[in-house]
Parts: sequence; structure tokens; C-alpha cells
Amino acid sequence: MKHNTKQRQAIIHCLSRARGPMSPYEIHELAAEEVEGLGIATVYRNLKLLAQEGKVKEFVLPGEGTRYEPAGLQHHHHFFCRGCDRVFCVEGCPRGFSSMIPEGFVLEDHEIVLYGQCQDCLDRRAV
Amino acid sequence: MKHNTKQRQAIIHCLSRARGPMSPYEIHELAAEEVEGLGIATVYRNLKLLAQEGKVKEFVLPGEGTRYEPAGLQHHHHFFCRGCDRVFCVEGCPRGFSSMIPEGFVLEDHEIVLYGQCQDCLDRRAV
DNA sequence: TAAAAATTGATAATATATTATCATCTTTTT
DNA sequence: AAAAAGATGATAATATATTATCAATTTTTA
Repeated sequence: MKHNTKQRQAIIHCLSRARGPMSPYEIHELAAEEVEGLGIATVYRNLKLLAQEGKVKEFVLPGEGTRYEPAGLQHHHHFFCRGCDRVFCVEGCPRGFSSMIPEGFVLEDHEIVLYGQCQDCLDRRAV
Repeated sequence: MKHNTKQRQAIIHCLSRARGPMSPYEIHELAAEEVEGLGIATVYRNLKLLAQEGKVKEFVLPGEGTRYEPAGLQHHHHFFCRGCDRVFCVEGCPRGFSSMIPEGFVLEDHEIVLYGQCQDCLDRRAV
């Protein structure tokens, strides 16, 4: 990948504007608005390469396919909206997991996923 | 499912002795020690039925297939050992997620996954 | 105990996300 | 501008976990 194609730019543009990690499908939908006729294979191809280059980070949610967010974001967690299946990055972290670790285990990392309803979905219902 | 077959009993027995949710594959391996010739389809079939009956609970880990644990356990989270890919239930919960929730969102649920090394894997290395 | 019903195990089928193929189109190099 | 290299889009292929099929076995019922 030596060309910085408009397809690749559109994909990066999507991710940098997103509020959270996006699925290849979501990226394809949105980036296709910028680049007419964008193929899903191109999305997968570029995401894989961007991940290898360390420019995007994979994020996998239980029971869902892989999503992607820009690399280099500071420590954060995620909120999954059950209304629209979108994922949002959220700031902060309660820490204090050490009391949860079983005797003799070593903690290397952690992941928190919050589940609920996003504002858009709540607004939609309230109408 | 009206019969409480030895296959089904073996599956339940596995789960009730486990330290955390098990994959169908793991269950099959272990339960086959109790029931000679146990088929993987039987494991899937019974897990699905047990889940429908509310006797076991599905647990999905990012990037991994579905696992199962007994239903009715108190609030807890999970530890994934990167050494052996096993999942362990852990007690406790830091709470305090409300400050993480974006404006206008509603929190319904949460899930914490700790990643690291279990004691067996650390012991194995130390030798 | 014979007949009916339920379950099993082996394996084929399915669903889904991702990857490979390849002709075509773009960009770069000469 | 011509040739070479790279990337794309459509679609076929792949991998994997799960489910369906069905003959054989086991359990239950009469």
C-alpha cells in the first residue's frame, strides 16, 4: 500500500470522526458516501493494513464482529447501545481491580463494557 | 428434553465444578471422561436447552466463542488467562461507572473482563 | 415385553465474517 | 505517452462455530 487513495482516506476520515469503534460494515456505509461505489473488500483490506501499520486498533465486543478505532487514544472504555448496536468510547476508569484478582494470578489488562441506551435511541423513544 | 440422561448430567456436573464459564469444546473434553463416546452435538444440544430452561447462562468473550456457566451465580466478573485461554469467575466489582456515562445515556448493565495469567500458567513458567 | 417416544452420535448443512482471486482502473515511473 | 506497479470492486472461496438430519440406541409407557 503505497498509494494514499481516496478510499483509504475516506476510511480514515470516518474513524477519526467517530464517537467509538466502528464495524467494517458501518465504515463501508459511511465511507461510501464520500467515495461512490466503495467496495467492502477495500474496507477490509485497508483496515487490515492500517492495523498492521499501527494506525488503527482492533476492538472486539462479545458476540459482535471486530470493530476499529484510531490508534493512540488514551486509556478508555466502551459503551454499547442496545438500541442501535453502536459502540461509544467513554472516559474514566474506576480502577481498583486488585481485590478481584484470585490468589496467585497476575493482572495485565482490563476491559470494561457498559451496556444501555444512547441518547439518540432514548430521544427516538420519547417522541 | 424430558430425560435426564447421563450425558446431560455429565455436562451439568462439569459446569458446576468449573471455576468459570466453559466453552462447548472444553465441556465436551471434560464430560467425555465421564460419558464414553459423548458427541459434540449432544453438548451443544443440551447447552442450548439448559440455557432455554434458565439453568445455564451464556457468556461471550470478545473474539471467542460462547461459553456457559451455571445460572443464578451472584454478580461477578471474569478473568481471562492469556496463557491457557481459560476463563475464571472473579468476585467483587469496583462500581462507580456513572461518571463514565456520556450525557443523556442510560446505563443498564456492565461487564468487566480482566486479562492476565492464571496461577497454573505462572507456576508452569516458573519451573 | 412390545410399542412409542426421546435422545444420542456421526456427519452434512448452514450462517457469517473475513480473505483470496482476478480483470479492470489509477497512479507512478520512465 | 507507454509501460509498470499498485489498488480497486465484484465475487468466489475459506474458516469456524453452530445447527439440522437421520439411523441407531435408550428410556418410558402401556
